[in-house]
Amino acid sequence: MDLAVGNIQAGDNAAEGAGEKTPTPRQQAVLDAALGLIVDPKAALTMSSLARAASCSKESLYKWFGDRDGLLTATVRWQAAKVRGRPVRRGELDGELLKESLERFAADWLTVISGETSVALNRLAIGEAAGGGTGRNLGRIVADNGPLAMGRRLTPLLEMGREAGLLAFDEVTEAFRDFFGLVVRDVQIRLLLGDRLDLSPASIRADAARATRQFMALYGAHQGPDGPALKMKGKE
Amino acid sequence: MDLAVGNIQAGDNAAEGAGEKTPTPRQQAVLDAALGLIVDPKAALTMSSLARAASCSKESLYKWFGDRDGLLTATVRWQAAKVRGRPVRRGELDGELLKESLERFAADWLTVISGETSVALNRLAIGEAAGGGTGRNLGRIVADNGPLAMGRRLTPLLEMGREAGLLAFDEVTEAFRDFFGLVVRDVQIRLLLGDRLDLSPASIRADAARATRQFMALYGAHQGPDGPALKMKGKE
DNA sequence: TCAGTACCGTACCGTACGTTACGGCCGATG
DNA sequence: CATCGGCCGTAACGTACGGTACGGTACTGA
Repeated sequence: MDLAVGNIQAGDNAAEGAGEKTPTPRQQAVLDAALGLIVDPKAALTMSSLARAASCSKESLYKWFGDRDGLLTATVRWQAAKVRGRPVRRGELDGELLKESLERFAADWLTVISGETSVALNRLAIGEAAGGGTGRNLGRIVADNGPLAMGRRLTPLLEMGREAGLLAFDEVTEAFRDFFGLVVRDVQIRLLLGDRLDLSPASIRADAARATRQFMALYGAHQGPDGPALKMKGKE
Repeated sequence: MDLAVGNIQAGDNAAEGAGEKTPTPRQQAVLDAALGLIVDPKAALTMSSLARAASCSKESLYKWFGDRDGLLTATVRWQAAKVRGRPVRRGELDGELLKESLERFAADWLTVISGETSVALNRLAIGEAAGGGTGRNLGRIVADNGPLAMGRRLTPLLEMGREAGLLAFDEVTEAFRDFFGLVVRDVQIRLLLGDRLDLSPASIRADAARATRQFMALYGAHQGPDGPALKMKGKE
């Protein structure tokens, strides 16, 4: 949450597909109040409770966001806009920098998914994905800003590592998904199911280092006399 | 779903902590109808809809299950009782059998979590875990029959592998969690978020083989002249 | 035959919530 | 100063749902 907070304020954001306008400051305050209600375990996000919490009228909520689904969509988008990370700078890439970058990715990701905001938002999107016919954009938006966003951010680094002869893989997508699994393991599903799981900064650092070490053991291009530890080509 | 269906019918099940009686056949039919409603994307599980679908009265639902939460709990328990797997038989364990057992575990698990029943039930439990004060047993029950059950089933096999000198690890829990991550990766969270993801039997088999191969590369006790590929002790 | 039991079908109640409508306040604009 | 648009606060409406009550039916056992 507190990592790489980069609010898009100047200019219009050309990204994000269909033209979605950035909310006004007043609307941003409302969306922050909505996030607070979503996160609070003993509070439910209803249009009335949000109007009360944000000191605005329900009429304004409907005018600004259309309906409840539009409000949820805008809230998810607003939160997603807050946690965007910076891309890796191209250029010199040696083994040490690659390892540090991977560890940083892993630690950042564990920090994000263990945050109460991320847990609450994923729960909301998953609950929304249960109903088939309703506005199921939520699940896609969260997925886009969840695992898929991590993939988009990590893929260039992995390919740079391959170009530099530090990594060996055929499909960058598969390499990323393995890294994802080594980092997340059962943490996210257990958090979503309500399991108490203390993710202290120290344990996050240790987990990030472990995942990176394992990933390098699987995909590192060892320059030693023996080849890579794991051959990816050929089936069986 | 269709793997290792072992209905507990004879005698009372001494397991499962607080004494929970096995439902009568009529109640089992009702619980199956509840599962059908939970799975159906365009149907919601309400007491009325379940009474209609199961051709029973709401009064009977409340008499049998107490309240809505009891019904959900019983439904989750009922489904969990259906997918229990068999333990691995002790005795001779060589490298080939270990590999086959791991692959079987991985394939079984991918089959379970990609089943629509598992997805729907996990969604339900996650949605229920959002409200803090309500009967949050659901999340714990699903977790107990989800990752934790897989851990309980897999741990003995891993320790047998270590005793046989085939695996090398310090903490069996950590080894299991790594295996879990290699198997599940981002599949479960994407399925929960509504992502379409074709898990054909062929791809499941391939994924199970890949995860097992990677796990053995990380944790296998190589009998070659060089030591294990990954030292687990010592930090940094 | 008659009481008892278990169950179905349905009507009903209270509440929560999404959504709409209305009255009042305030700053801007002419 | 008058008017207008944006917004707040609140009341009101319709619906959905959890939970309860009641009448009707089939079966059992004395």
